[in-house]
Amino acid sequence: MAEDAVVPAYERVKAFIKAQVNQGVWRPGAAVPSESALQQQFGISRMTVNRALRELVVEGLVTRTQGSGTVVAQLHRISSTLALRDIHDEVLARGHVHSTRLQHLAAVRASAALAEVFRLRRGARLFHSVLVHCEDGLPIQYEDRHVNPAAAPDYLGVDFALTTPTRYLLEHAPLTEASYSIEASLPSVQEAACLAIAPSVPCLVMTRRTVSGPHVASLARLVYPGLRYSFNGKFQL
Amino acid sequence: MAEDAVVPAYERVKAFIKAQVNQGVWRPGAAVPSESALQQQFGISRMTVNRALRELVVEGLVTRTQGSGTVVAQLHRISSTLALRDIHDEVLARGHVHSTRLQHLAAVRASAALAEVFRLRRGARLFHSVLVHCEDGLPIQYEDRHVNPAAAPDYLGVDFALTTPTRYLLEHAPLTEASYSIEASLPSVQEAACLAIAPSVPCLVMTRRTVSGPHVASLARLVYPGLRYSFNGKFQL
DNA sequence: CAGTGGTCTAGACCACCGA
DNA sequence: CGGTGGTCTAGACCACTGG
Repeated sequence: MAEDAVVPAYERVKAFIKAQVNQGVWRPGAAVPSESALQQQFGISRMTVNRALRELVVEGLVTRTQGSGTVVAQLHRISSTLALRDIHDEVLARGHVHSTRLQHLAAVRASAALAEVFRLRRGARLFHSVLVHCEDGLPIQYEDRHVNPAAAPDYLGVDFALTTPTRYLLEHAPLTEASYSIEASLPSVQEAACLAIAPSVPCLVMTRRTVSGPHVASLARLVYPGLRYSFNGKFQL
Repeated sequence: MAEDAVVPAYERVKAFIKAQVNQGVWRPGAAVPSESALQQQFGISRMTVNRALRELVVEGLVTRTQGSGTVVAQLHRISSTLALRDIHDEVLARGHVHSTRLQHLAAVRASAALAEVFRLRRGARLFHSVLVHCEDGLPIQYEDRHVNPAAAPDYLGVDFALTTPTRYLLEHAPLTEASYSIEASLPSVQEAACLAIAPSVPCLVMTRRTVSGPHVASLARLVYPGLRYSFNGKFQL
């Protein structure tokens, strides 16, 4: 099982520590040997040990305190990353074909609610797009999006047969912050029609707000038919 | 040559690169200066530059290819962590009162489907619990859970007025891996009744499988009324 | 081939912690 | 005080990429 020859030294140190923790030899709160101890044990330099331990901190396996030492972390903090991903890439990654139907694309005036989200005045100019994304021809996402012209002035001229709003915005309005909310709800009549589902079919609705530099760049309402789509993730040590 | 120790050199390099990206000077796909270039620019050693760039890879801001170079990452830059969190803590964190109703707690025999999930034989002994979690008296989660006796042999004796299954398992079966799936669907008749909602109300359903060491520890089906609960998150650089 | 990142060393000085 | 981690250096050899 050991191809040690090609495994970097810092990986060997990490593997050793992970094994002790996973096998319960070192329990949460237990002290991990000091850098100098590991340095001697493995016969490598301290910098290499240091790198291994720093990476384990990032992975959440240990915590370190200057002057005190390294201890095994309380393992209650398993988490997974939910990436902001372009649905085009997502569908391709599953080996399927992605296609888009553009339903609507125009400039609009901001309602009071939209103005507040975008931190603009009521009646300010916004772009509005509505698309339906299909995977192998089957609708999987209804995308209703408002865009701040200050972040993407040429949005109305984009050919959404060639790119997606998500991709275009990622490329033209460098993302600095985003927040989302995922709920379950019933689709509107129009959403149901576009997704080719009955209005009684529950849907996942993600509302996502993105910020680019000084501007609130975009507010999107993404509706997924509950039976055709799910968010999946994995946590791992 | 010791620097002004206030800000470590590698942090200065990271801040510089982040600034270029955030201000749009370097667009996604653009090349980042090589390690030796940055080494000269900052007057520091290559190892220090290397550390800065490696940390930026972990943060998802850049990607590196040996022999080719470092480029600003395309899309995956922003991601958020979806933590595996105890609902008791979650409700308390919102400043509300958490309470639990135990509906069912017993040993059962594994069906074929359950046996496969737990990597056990059909008919193997499992524990089964059903609880309803309330926030300020209002049901917000229906928790239907199967537990592997090998991971938590005393599960049937736990007083779920004092702790939650999630917390008990985190404390007694150190987590090594977990995977989840979030879908939208309608509740079963029993779930709707326990949650005090109509069977036509869409719900978020999270299915979560946890692994502890050699055992699949638990499989949980968590049903949230769509109108009373949402998953929220934030991405930030 | 020249340039890039991937890894590693054997030192060093410092700030911090606990006894 | 001695031991710990936090940081940094000035080299080094290697594997890989691209032209």
